[in-house]
Amino acid sequence: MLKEERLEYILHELNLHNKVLSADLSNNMGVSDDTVRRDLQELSLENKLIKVHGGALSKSFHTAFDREMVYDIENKNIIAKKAAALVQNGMYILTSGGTSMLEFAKALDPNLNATFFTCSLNAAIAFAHHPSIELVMIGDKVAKDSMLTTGANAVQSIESIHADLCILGINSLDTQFGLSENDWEVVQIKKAMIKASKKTICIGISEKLNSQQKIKVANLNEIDILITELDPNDPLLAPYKKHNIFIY
Amino acid sequence: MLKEERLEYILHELNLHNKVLSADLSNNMGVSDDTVRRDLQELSLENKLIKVHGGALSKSFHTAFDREMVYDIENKNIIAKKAAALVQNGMYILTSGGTSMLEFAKALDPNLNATFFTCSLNAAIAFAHHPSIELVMIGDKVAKDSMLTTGANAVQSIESIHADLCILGINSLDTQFGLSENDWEVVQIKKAMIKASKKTICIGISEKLNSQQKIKVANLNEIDILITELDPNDPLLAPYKKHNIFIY
DNA sequence: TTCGTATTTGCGGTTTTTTGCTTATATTGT
DNA sequence: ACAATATAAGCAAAAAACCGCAAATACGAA
Repeated sequence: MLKEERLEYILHELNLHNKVLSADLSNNMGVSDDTVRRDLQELSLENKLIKVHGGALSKSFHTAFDREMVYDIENKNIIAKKAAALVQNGMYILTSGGTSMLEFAKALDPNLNATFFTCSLNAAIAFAHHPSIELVMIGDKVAKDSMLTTGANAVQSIESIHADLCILGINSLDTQFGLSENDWEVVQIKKAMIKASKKTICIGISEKLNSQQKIKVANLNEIDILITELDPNDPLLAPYKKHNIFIY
Repeated sequence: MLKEERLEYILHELNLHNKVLSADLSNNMGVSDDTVRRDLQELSLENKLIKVHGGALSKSFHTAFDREMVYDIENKNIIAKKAAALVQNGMYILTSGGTSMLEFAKALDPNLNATFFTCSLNAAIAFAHHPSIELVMIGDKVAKDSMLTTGANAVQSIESIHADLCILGINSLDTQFGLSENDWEVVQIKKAMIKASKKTICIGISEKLNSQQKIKVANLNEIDILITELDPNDPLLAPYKKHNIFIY
C-alpha cells in the first residue's frame, strides 16, 4: 500500500466513523504502528484531523459546532443524555433544532439504529456525524435566522410521516399557555411534528419554563415527556407533573 | 515498446486499478526504472495522473475522498469570484455542494436578490449567511459522506423547478467522458439539476480536469460554462473550448 | 542511403524518502 | 501507584528518486 493510499484511507475511515484507532489502522493496512503514527502526524499537521492518544478524530465533528460557545452547555449536556436514553432501535423520530438538539445528537448511542427527520440544518449536520442512524432532511424554504426549513412543503412532508417520537427544543413553556414560539412558520412546523408523532418530548433548560411567547404551538396535554437539567422531583417541575406530563 | 505505447499502457492500468507501482511498470514493459519515472513525470505534468513515491495514483481515486490542500483555497476563491459575477438579480439557481460552492456562497454580492436551491447541507449553511438571497433546501435522505440530500423525493423536487442556472462543483471532467461521479445517488441529483436549468455552469479547480469516475453525469455538450482558477486561454482548457463550452 | 541533429534511454553515483526497530518517556485505566 | 499501552526520538537499512552523461535510437534533409 502506497503512502498516499494510506492517507486517503485514513481520511476516508475518518469521514465514515468520525474516529479511528491506530491499532485498527495498522492492522487493516498492514504496516507498523510507527508508520500509522507518522501518517496521522502528517495529516494532523495539514489540519486534516485531530490526533489523540490511541488514534485520531474527525476534524469537522469537533470544530464545526462546539467551538462556538453554547450557552449553558453543561446543563444541555445533562438534558441530551437523558433524552438519548429514551431513543430505541428502530424508532422514527422527528426533531426540531436548537443547541440542545445538537448536544442530543452527540449524546446518542453510537450503535443506535433509528431514523431521524429534521427541519434544522444545524441539527442535520450534527445527526449526520452519527455512524449508523438514518437521516432525512425535510426540505423547504430556509428561514435564515433559525436555519430551519419552513413552509407548506415542509408541513406536508411531515404530515406524511408516522413517527414514534417527536423531540422538540422548547423556547417557552408555561402551565397556562403551553408550548409557545415567536415565529409563525416555526410554529406550523412544530405543530405538524407533534401531530405526526405518537409521543412528544420537550427538551430544554429550566430557564425556559414558565415563560410565554406570542404564538401557541401546543397545549400541555399534547406533551408527553418533559426533560430539563433538573431532578424530576424539583418543585419547579411539579405543576407540569400535575398536567400528566412525565418528567424525566 | 514505444514511448506512446507505454504512456497509453500506464493510463490504461491506472484506469483499471486506480494505482500503479513503478517497479511493476518497469517489469511489465521491459524498460528501466528511470524511463518509467520519466513517463510518469510527463503524465503528471499533463495532469493525467498523480505521481507519488513508489508509483502513481489515478486522478479519480485521489479526488474521490476529496483531500484538499491549503493552496487550493486561494484557487477556489478565484473560481468563486468568477462564478459570482455570473449571477444576476432575480435568477433561480440550483447548486450542488463541495468546497468550491462554499467559497462561492461567500463571494456573492451582498446586495444580490436571487433564489438558490440546494441539496447540500454545507452549502445551505453557507448560503444562509447571505443577507438577502432566498434559500430553499431540497429535502430527502441525507447521504452522510457527501452531506447531500439524495433520493426520489429530491429528484422530484428538482424536476418541479425551472431554474435559470445550475452551478455544479465538479469531481471529474474529461473531454471524452464528460462530467462523472462515483456515487449513484449524487449522479441522479446532478442529472436532475442539469435538466431543470436553462444553463449549466461547472466550477472546480483545474486538478479535477482530465479525470474520470465510474458514473457519467453529463456529456460535454450539456455543459455551457466551465470555470477554473486558470486563465481562459490556458492550453489545458483548449480541448473544452473546442466542445463549445464557454470558458470563464 | 547517409549524415547531422534531436530525442530517448540506460547507467553509475548520490541524495532523499520511507519504514521498522529499539529505547526512553508519557498517558490511561484500575 | 502500577501495569498496560501509546508515543517520541534516534538509528539503520532498503527502496525510490534525482542528476549528469554517454550510448542508442529516431527523424528529416541532402
